[in-house]
Amino acid sequence: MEDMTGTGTDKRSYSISEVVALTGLTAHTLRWYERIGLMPHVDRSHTGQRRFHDRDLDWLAFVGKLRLTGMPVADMVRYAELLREGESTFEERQELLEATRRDVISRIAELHDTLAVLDRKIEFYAGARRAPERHRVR
Amino acid sequence: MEDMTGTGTDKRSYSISEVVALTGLTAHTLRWYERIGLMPHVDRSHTGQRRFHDRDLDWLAFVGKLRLTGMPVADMVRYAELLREGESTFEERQELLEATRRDVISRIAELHDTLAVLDRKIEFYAGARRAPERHRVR
DNA sequence: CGCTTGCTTCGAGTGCACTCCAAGGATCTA
DNA sequence: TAGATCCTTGGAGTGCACTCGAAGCAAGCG
Repeated sequence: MEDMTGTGTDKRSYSISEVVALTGLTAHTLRWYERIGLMPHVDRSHTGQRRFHDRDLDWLAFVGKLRLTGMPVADMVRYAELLREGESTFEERQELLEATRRDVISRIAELHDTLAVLDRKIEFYAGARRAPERHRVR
Repeated sequence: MEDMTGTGTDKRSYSISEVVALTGLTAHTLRWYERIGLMPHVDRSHTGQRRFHDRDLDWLAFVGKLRLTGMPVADMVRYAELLREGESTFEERQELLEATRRDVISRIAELHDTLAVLDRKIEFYAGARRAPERHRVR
């Protein structure tokens, strides 16, 4: 079932600059993510250089999604910690994801609301320009 | 010549503390909004105290919506400026709102995407806990 | 009358998420 | 082998949007 290892493109490893190219993040940000514990674990070469793998790219993609929801980095770090702690944290992880899910749903609702407001105003301007007489709006 | 596109509740004016209570913003923030030009105009009493009206509350509610979309304050200030400049800016205002509308729509799409990812992971955890055998995920 | 609220200026502090720098070391390329 | 390029670290700096504080005075209310 759900596994998300190897979706076709797998490569032994990626240097930090390759990951920069692939994700759009900066090398600084990638190192910072690791420093604050936002990366579950990053391999190193025998000379100490970071060797990212596909699972790291998957994780980074997931983090990118979470970032879009406005989730604070600290919460993502918490999730990464749970991951490092192993299977005993399945329940807590699931709860965290479900709470996030609820947040996302309410953000979507807020945005739909905003969209309605925007549409009303846009319609006002469109109308005012079709018939430039009296109008008042803010 | 009553202006106030009255939607029922109109009151002559509101003190800053009343607006604090009504909007949830702080007095500091309200004064700061005015200072940076984010309020189209705020009346003053003969003694110089701020007198907010319903149109100000409407504006503040609109700003609140825009804030939810992640629009930078500078852009909202721009819109407020256009408002102060009068009818000649109708076209530009409409464009600005339409650009914002497009942003909101793409943010909604991103969030739907994120929701799908979240749902897949939540389903994984639910499944893993129903049948606690092999599993692997990030 | 005295307390609360409000006004001003304006500068400093906060929290977040990066973003960049300096110093020095390793690796790749012609 | 030289030089360019990329890597490491810790720490400092940036930008945004507030958020607060202080000083000192005016106004409102009960």
